[in-house]
Amino acid sequence: MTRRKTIYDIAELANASPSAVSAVLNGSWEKRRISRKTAERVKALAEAHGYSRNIQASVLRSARSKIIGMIIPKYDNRYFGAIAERFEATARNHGLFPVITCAQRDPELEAAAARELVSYQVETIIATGATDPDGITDICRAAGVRSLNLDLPGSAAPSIVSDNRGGARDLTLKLLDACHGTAPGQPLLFVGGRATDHNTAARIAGFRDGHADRGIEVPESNILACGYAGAKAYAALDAWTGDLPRGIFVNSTISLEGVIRWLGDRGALGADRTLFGCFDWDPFGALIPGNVGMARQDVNAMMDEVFRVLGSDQPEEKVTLIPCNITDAG
Amino acid sequence: MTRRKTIYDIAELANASPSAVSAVLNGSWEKRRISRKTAERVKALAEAHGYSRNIQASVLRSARSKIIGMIIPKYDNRYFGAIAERFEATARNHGLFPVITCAQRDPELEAAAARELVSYQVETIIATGATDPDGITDICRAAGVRSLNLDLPGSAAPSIVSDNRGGARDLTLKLLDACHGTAPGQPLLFVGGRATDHNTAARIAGFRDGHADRGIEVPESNILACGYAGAKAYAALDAWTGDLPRGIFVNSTISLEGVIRWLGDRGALGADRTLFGCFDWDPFGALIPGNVGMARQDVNAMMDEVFRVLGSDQPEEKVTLIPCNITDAG
DNA sequence: TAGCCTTGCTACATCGGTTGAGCAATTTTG
DNA sequence: CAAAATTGCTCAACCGATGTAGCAAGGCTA
Repeated sequence: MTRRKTIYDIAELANASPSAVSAVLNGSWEKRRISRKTAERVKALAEAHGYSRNIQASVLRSARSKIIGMIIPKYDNRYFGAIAERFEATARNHGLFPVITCAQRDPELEAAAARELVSYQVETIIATGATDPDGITDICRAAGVRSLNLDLPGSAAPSIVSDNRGGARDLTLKLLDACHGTAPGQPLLFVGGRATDHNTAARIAGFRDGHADRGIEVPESNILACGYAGAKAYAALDAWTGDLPRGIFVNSTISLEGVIRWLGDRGALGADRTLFGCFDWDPFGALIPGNVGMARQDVNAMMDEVFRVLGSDQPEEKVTLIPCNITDAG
Repeated sequence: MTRRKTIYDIAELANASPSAVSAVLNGSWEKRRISRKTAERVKALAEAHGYSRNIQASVLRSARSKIIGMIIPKYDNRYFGAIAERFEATARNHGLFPVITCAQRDPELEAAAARELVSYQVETIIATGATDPDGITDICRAAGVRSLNLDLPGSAAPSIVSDNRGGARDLTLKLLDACHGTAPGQPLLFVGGRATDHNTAARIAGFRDGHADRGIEVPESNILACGYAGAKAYAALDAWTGDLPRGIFVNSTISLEGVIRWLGDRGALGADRTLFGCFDWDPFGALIPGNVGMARQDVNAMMDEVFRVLGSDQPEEKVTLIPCNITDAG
């Protein structure tokens, strides 16, 4: 294996100086008054010899890395998958190099990931669904790195978050209306999440809003904020002492797995049995009988907003809400 | 914003030389005979002043980047999500810095991604599900970067691939046995994928193997390799002129979406109607009525094998098959 | 024909760590 | 007690690209 070609190698081949080669290959040659003839010669040689710029060296010198990092909890659902994919594409469109790292919802891993990204000279970190967004912001601030929260808000950096409350209200209304024929005036069951989580709290508020809109009282016991895991949702439903409700509002796709399993085990799965809606979208979740609709977060709009805020000169540390789309069943 | 702290700053604070600081902070201080006392003093100061190593500088000098890149097609299903997540975790366990980039199944983007990773001085590239694995290998080879194919084999680098044929055979047998009661001796329908794709071809072979095991003839017309998209599967089933089969072997979760939709539209969804199995696992796909099982690719085993091959001295350019797990319904 | 401008380059310091060579002070050995 | 070995550091070159300062050659002006 021969050594990698550098600008010095190309300079020698082209009978030019390394500075000239550098200027040609980074596009600043016209500004630096290198003749078109020389530029063409250098480019051709670089191409022919498979030259590839050493970005580490370039970044070291120029102090502009153009690397943008994202910390994400998991890749195990469509929402985060879509965020990762859209983030990459949008970052590239902005001439940046995206690096995504997965922190498993663990605040220690989040901090470690942030520090690691800082070491790699990222210019910006997007903390997505972070357990401790302000901790990440602190690390960034100490290193002079911009930061921004996505999906879950923090208090120390601009935050871009779905309108969980509004989306939950819309989904609640849709579900209440679907249940109206068979169970008029009956409140829905809310399943999944932790009531102390920002997003769950907002969705519970929206859930209540929707019921209020229809003049339906929601007993506290109808809110089963039992955690996210499918097994926890299953257990919470098992422990539920009331009648099997006609409609269930599920707080996340991960909880939905447990809900479906539970309904299936009781033979209650089907459009004529228990209806459900779910916050977050999944293509198969949408196809399960009894599904009335899903609150699909608008990832494209969120990401556009992220880059709009990054482009603005002095972003405020405020929370921007992005409306959700309510999908139809099937 | 103050400038970032460097080893020179810490050296001044600690009354030591930059070399000593460097040695302390990169762990080579014992080898370089720096006293424990000095080491401790330097570490404390670095910690106190929020020092963070500039990896670009470090890599530039030492020529070992410890960066490992992965090119992946999409993040839109559980399989690739699991691969991304497991890859990150395993790479970190090996002391490497993982960078994943998504190439949208586009050979041009794949090549661009490979070149970009090379510029970032990656030491290795894992080409996952690549449209043109050998193209990526060529780019890597020219730059002295190791490469390895995952999920789809190439001819120029070691490849680690699921045992698609064996998994398809096992799933076929499971599905045939489940259908045996109501439709004995009847062949299944195969839906989705492109017959020219390596993995689809292997799965069709396994599909035929399973039928042969049970002594069932498979007419060519039962193989609907119509493309992956849900809509294509839907259209292919619409164009199917035979009787509605009792069992369908679906080639991927993306095709499954169309199959479920089609069955639903015909009221054929349910354990007493058309049964199906699917290559690739999805938690909701598994919960859809009529699901008999899924061929779940063993991502952990694949990733272990990837790093085992990377650890071995001279990996051969051969294909390693990793068995799949057949999951139960629900 | 001297003085100035423009063109088209090159020289060199620099970014922040890393590392081989080397040196002074102390300790051990013969 | 001198020579050798060990300890605990420092010096300086280097990795590859960048960009400021500057220089030689030629053209243009006064």
